[in-house]
Amino acid sequence: MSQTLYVGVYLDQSLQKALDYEVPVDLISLIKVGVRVEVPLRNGSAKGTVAFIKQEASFPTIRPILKVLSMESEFSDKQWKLAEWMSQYYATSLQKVFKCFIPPHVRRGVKERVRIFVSLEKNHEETLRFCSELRISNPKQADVLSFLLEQTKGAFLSEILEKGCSRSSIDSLQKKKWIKLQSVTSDEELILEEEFFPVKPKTLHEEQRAALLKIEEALDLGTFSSHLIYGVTGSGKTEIYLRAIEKALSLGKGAMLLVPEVALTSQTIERFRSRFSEKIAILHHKRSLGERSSAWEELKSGKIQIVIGARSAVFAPIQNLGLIIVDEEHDSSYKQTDEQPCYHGRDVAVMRAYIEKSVVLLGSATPSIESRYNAEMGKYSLHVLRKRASNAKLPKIEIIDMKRTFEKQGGFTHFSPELLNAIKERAEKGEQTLLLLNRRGYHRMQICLECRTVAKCPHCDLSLTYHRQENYLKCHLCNYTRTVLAACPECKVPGSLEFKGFGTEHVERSLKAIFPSLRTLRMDKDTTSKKMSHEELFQQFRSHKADVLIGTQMIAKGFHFPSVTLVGVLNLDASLTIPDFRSPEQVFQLLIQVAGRAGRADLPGEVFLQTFLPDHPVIQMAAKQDYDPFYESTLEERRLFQYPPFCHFIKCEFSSLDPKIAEAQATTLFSHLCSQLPSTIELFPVAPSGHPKIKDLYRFQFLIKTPKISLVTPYLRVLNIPSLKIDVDPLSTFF
DNA sequence: AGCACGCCGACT
DNA sequence: GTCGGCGTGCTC
Repeated sequence: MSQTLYVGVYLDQSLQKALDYEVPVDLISLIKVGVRVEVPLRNGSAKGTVAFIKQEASFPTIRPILKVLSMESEFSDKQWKLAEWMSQYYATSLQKVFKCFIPPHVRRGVKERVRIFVSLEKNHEETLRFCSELRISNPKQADVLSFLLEQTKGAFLSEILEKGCSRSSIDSLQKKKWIKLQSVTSDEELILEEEFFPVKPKTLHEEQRAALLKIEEALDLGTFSSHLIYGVTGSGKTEIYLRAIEKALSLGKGAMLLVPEVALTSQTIERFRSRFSEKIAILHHKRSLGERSSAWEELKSGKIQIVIGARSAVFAPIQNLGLIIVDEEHDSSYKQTDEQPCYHGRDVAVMRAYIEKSVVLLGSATPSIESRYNAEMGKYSLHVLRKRASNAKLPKIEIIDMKRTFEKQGGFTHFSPELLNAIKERAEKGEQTLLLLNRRGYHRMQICLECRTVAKCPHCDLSLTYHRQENYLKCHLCNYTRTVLAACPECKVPGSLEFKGFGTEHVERSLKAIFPSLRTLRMDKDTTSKKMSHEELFQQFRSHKADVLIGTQMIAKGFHFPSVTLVGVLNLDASLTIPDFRSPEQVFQLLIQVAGRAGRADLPGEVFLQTFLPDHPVIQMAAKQDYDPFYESTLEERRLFQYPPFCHFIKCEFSSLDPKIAEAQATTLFSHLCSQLPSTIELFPVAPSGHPKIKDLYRFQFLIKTPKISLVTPYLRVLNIPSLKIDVDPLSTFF
């Protein structure tokens, strides 16, 4: 006697609740938790994932499942446990958490590895004409067209995306019928597309050997253990990762390497690929759905045992997972901030390792305060690498007091005489320089000197940045652009307008004015999304096509430049004044990271740290490049104020087109929680977010401070408010 | 998320 | 009297 079975299904569309369906008798054998199904919904159908199997339905009118779409479950029991943990911890419905585990190619049912071929729809001449029209109105689409015009037949989608073009501009060109996309199935091996030269393991120094030994022992045990490797730049953390992966593979286990988004370059990938004869799955958003699908399938079947990817790769269906490595564990790109679940890839990695009984390895030259504290509390084993592998010395960091430079020069200048001399010297010697400035564009704002009116974005609460090359004002939050103001719109006094504040574009121009023969490259969001990709820019600089690379913080991550011997930090003072308990930590990490780019093996490096706050403790400690005192003092401060890691923050952010609604909604939840939550939990009052308005949405937020996340999340998880974003352990309590 | 339903203003 | 705007609420 078989009883009727029912299933709870999470639909792909944004429906927070699971809907119940009946399982027809002939489909019973196919039904498992995690299986993909097609179900009736109103007068149509929808796709979803089975989350529960039950004997009874909790709804009066039940309809049957239409189809079972996958033979196998999309996730293991262990992944299901991880999903449940995420749902609890990040106060997010399981439906939204499922989105992480069921990636787009699975939801859309992309099976084969198809490459998409893009070609022009209309003739060359006509397209060329249209392209020059587009150049002004839609420069990104024009980029796509000019790239295609250079090709004889067309190009693969992945090639165009690698040129730094976005998928959306390609989509709109297709809609306007200027280009066509065709799916091409190919048997070409994509995962191992290039020849590789196996590289022999390097010999380990004492500290590396000690750390590796402990990690290998842990892998042998086959139980959960967590390790933090604190190793100064160039101390050979990567070699330990490689050895640990080798060890995991030799035990027949899979290994996962997570890296920050910007570090996912061919240089990183090659380094790993060249060491292993095994196939490696590489997961990131620039690969096509088909490419990701085949990597995903091969991981599921156990054919591929190694995966490298950014944040979302932590959900990869790797079999018999033995090792998870989180490189640069302090990196902010591990935190999802734009949509719920606002998870931290590193924390999910640790929880996944715990559930899967595997070893997790966190590595950093500047561990996050949380991780370092966890090590101190014995939660993670700590391995310290203080020596640089090749015996290279750490670069010398010199603080330059810009107040004095200001007095001497009788005004503002980007470059202190010391830095200018050093740049010139390096260029003459054929060595290279990095210049860091955390602001892109030419001028930060256009302001009226009469009435102090600032040119602002009509959609965001932010001043518009002047970009000289394009000669327009641009909003750095929503990319709105407009022409430069001719007269003040308020007081209309003629000639009252002036530009203030400087960005990377201005620095590049000034430097060229001083040294006309100096070759410069600029790297920021503007240059990487337009002319070249990250990688191309990096490669150009590496192959010595320029003497100086000027950029925002993205120049500090991901790449090694053998002939960089000088780093100039132009001005990071503004970052220190952000009213957030984490800003000293972030500035310290960035300074150490960028300093680490200077000098390798045989060439000693030098860093000039220009600042108007030469006595600021963060600047002082960064200059000494000593992590331990920084950690000790920061931890003390956090203890004093009872900030993380001594508590957890949860940020509740409301957004609405109407500021009154956003504020009212925030206040309503705030007072509701005030009356409900136990008194050990502190609530910070409702206030506008650090960016009070973005893309016409007004944002209000409040913070919850709690000793334990689980004390609060039960109250938050039951809420279903579309305008509310809950960010557990937010990286910024201000923005 | 979609999609239907419904309530209100503009126009044939 | 009808068309269409989008605010609200439901989908097993």
